[in-house]
Amino acid sequence: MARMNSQSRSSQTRQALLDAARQLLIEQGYARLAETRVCDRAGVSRGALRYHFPEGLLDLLPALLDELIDIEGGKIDPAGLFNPRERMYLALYGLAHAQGQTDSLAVLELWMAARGDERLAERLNPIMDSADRRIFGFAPDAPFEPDLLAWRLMLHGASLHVFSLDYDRAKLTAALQWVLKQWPMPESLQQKLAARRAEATASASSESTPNTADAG
Amino acid sequence: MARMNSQSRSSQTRQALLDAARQLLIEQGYARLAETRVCDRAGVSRGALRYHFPEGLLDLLPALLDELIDIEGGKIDPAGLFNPRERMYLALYGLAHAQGQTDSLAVLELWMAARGDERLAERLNPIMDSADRRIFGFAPDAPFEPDLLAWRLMLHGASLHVFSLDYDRAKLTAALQWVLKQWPMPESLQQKLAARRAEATASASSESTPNTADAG
DNA sequence: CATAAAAAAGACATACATGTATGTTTACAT
DNA sequence: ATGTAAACATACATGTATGTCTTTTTTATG
Repeated sequence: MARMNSQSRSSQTRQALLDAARQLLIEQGYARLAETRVCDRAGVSRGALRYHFPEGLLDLLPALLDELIDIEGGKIDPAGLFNPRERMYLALYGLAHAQGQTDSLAVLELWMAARGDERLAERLNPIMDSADRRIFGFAPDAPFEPDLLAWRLMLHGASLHVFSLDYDRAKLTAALQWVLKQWPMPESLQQKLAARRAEATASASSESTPNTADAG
Repeated sequence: MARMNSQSRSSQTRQALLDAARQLLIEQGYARLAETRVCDRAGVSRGALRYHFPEGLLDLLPALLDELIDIEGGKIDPAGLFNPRERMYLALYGLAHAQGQTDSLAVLELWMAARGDERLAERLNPIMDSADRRIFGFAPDAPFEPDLLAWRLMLHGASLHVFSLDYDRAKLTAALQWVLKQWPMPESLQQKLAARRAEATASASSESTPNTADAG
């Protein structure tokens, strides 16, 4: 391995461990997740894992969940421009058209793992609780709105379906487009996107546009 | 334990093992499912488990999945009166109003378990493949219909949500009612239910009506 | 009642994951 | 260059789950 200073090398192995855990969680599920396997995949020893995460998976998995939530939030609305209802629509639209939303399965695995392990639940649940706020921008005290929950259910069902035996990308897209047709885009989102489009055509060389800006 | 003939006693322990596995699967997840735990819960020895299921969980879990699918199908349409689209509606309606659809989580656990264990997958996947036909009456060669997949996604999402940290029965019902309002009941189902209601009032003491007959 | 088969229980070895301690290398300051 | 601490590797003991075999109990049959 190339020479490098201690800090970047350290954070690199830490990240390799997190990546390995994420991959294994998606490929094989929590039941087969073990420190030894994570280390093998990451190409480091258990000593390294225990150095970065003293209590093993009990320390690693919360860190992973935290990272996954950040990633999910960043995919939907990296610039933080949209409100929860708009983000819901964008997420479902993204699922219909973008490739591989595999990370959501890792989150599901962690959620199910927590049900069987109290100590793990103590550490994961607080992070889980923050997910809705961090991914969709829900305020903690926001009033309940049935349609938002319905969207969330559809989103979860669709995320799950990606891993089903009879998964067919085209069919999922068709089903989600049917849904999107039934449940029209929030008006506020139409306006925001129209404004962005106008802005984009005005200055044709805009630097950064959200990856979902072409929705609709 | 009371004296009884060999057959019923045997099938009783077998069933006790299946029940224990199902409970543990729902309560703690596949990761913590072990022969010893199943035996403890069932109140029998590992010898008994291995007598009924020679290869342990590898034999037990397919039998359990088979049972779960039968149960799910029986809940939705015990008499086999409805077509797939109608059953979808009834299932979602049932989820909105009935209590505890916990078995679907057990199926999910098995599905995720199969991803990490090839030998288990070999045995579970063929049964999984039969689920849509046995639960919803889908013909194997039925043409793809986007709205049916959409319903299925919603159903899965809602089933999953029952176990989320912030689960609130009233809120789920409200969300599903919003959905049902957006996606109206199939006409054929309206007619069938109207017919059954007329029949029921004609002979007030009808013996057996499907538990979903009051939908709508 | 005797006997055989079925049903259930128990015992032991093996494999694997984790907890934990200790050894080794690398980077950095002096 | 040399000591020091961070970063990483290795080794061993323990707990737990499984595979497999043997023994005991229960049930059925003559």
